[in-house]
Formats: sequence, C-alpha cells, structure tokens
Amino acid sequence: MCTNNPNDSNKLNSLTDNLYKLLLTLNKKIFNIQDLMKKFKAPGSHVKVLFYLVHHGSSPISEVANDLMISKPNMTPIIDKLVADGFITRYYDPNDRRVIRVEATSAACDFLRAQEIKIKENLTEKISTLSIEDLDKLNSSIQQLSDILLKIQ
Amino acid sequence: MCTNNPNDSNKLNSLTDNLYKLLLTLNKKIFNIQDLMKKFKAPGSHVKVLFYLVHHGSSPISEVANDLMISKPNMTPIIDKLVADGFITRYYDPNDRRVIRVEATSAACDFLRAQEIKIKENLTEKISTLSIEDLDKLNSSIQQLSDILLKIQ
DNA sequence: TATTGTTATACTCTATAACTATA
DNA sequence: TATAGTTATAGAGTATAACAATA
Repeated sequence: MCTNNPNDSNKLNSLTDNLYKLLLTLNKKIFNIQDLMKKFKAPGSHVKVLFYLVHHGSSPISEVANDLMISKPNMTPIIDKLVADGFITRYYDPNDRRVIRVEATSAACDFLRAQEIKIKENLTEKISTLSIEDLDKLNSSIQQLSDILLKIQ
Repeated sequence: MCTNNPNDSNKLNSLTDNLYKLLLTLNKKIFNIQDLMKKFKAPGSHVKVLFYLVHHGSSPISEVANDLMISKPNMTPIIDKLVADGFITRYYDPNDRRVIRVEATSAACDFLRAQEIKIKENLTEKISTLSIEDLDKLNSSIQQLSDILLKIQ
C-alpha cells in the first residue's frame, strides 16, 4: 500500500523503530485498550477516574481532571455517577472549603480487581499456544524490558 | 489503596502477571494510545479506518466496519469525511453492485507517515535518557519479545 | 429472502462560557 | 482577584431500527 520507510542506520533511531513495531504488535496481538474499554459497561473516562483514584488515593477533583486531561465541567457527571454507584466518596477538604476531594471505596477495588482477572485470563489464553521454551524466553525478555522501562523518567 | 493480589505460584500465571505489569508500564511511561488519539485532529474511528485501509488495501465498507467493530450506519459519515478530505476513494464493486469498496490514497499514506514520525520522535525522546548499556539491553529484549509475539495466533 | 449501505433519530460523551462559593 | 467546582448548552460521536437497492 504505502512504500516502507527505509530503516534508519542511526543506532538510537533503529531502536525506536523496533520499539514502535513492538507496540503495534502488542496492540494487534495481545492487548487492544480501545477494544477492552468497549467491553466495560462504563465509559472510558469513568474507568480512568476509578483507576486513577485507586492508584493515587484521595485527590481533589481538579487534580484528577488535570492529570487525566478531562475538562472540569465533565468531571461533575462522572463523579456523580461514581458516587451513585458506590465506587467513590466525596467530601470537602477541611483545609480549603473550595476543594472537594474524592476517594475510591473498597467496591472500586473489587470492580477493578475483577477487570484485572478478566484481562489476565485473556492474556493467558493468548500466550498459552506457545512452547515451553518460548514461554521461558518470553518471561526473561519481559523481565529485562520491565527493568529498563522502570528507569525511564 | 487496594490490597495486592498474591503473585500466583503457577508458572504460566506468574508470566501473565509480568506481562500485565509490563503492559501497564508501557502504557504509563512510553505510549498511551488514548492520549495519542486526542492529539489527532480527527476522531479515533476515522484514524482507525485510515490505518486499516492503508494496511489492508481496498476493502468493502462492511468488512472495515466488522473488523473495527464500528456499526454500519456510522461508517457512512466517516467514509464521507475521509473522501471529502481526499484520504480515500469510494467505488462500486463491479462484481456485486450492492458492495461499495473504499481504498486509501497516497495522501492517507502521507498523513499516517507524518503521525508515525511524530510518535517515533516522542519515543526517541523518552528512551534517550537511558545509558548505552541499557539501550543495548533494551534493544535485545525488544527483539526477543517481538520474535516470540509474532508466533502468537 | 438475504445482504449492503443509507437515512432518521435518540442517546451519550465532550467542550466552552458563564456562574457561585470560597480563598 | 484568583481558584474550585457547578450549571447550561451546543456539538460531536455512537447505537438502533427502518428503509432502498441489489443479489
């Protein structure tokens, strides 16, 4: 269809090419976040807020909005829904009455845990066709890659 | 916040755990498709259709809709827009007059190529803080991982 | 009768501006 | 005055059912 890019001879750029291709392959063969989100009953923004709160703890609404790039006005219905569902609690910050903080409940943890289990079942199914040797190689490359990625930023 | 899952002692399951963590790390540190999509001027569905057509060649509209899980009625405005922008052409299938096929133009290739370059610049920037040794390790683990992933499915 | 694609339409999510209350 | 959050509202994207054209 399109003509291909010539592979860059520069070492860093060729590494970037390989990383880019890996990301495409992962997206195609292993884990497509877009498709995954569609399977949730809740819209993506709601799930992202829940995930954020479970991992960051109690936060002001505007902080969540900024970090997730959700506009402030749209936070209101999202927060309303999550409160109504029992996934978060909302309370005024005692130090600054302008600020409303939100915090995930144990129901939120249960919900995300259930999603995590489903995702992992799906992952296990996908890699289960590999040979023992390939699984071992897969594990070592995943660990090496993870170690290095954690050094970034 | 939540209590952590105990790591599974089963070998395949612990591999899945590591893969899951890697995907989270990649999403957080390297490449967040959701945020990326927001930077496109076009909505996600349009970009996905373009990407699909560039990689699959001429296709019936319903085939694109099925593969990308876009409902048929919503394909009409998407296709209209991409035709108006000069990114695809639309023509009746000579063998079956019910079918309308669409095909990416060279402008579509140019557009996606430009996006690819931007993404790679971003990737290069992110990994450029790593040491030479880590870059070498990164490259070898990416290649090993890619080789194995290509065996899946 | 079955299939491809479109039209019509209601619904959900999002983006922007103007507002209230607290600081 | 500046900031946090809300209200109001218009617009963009999506889902569903009913339809016309072709097989």
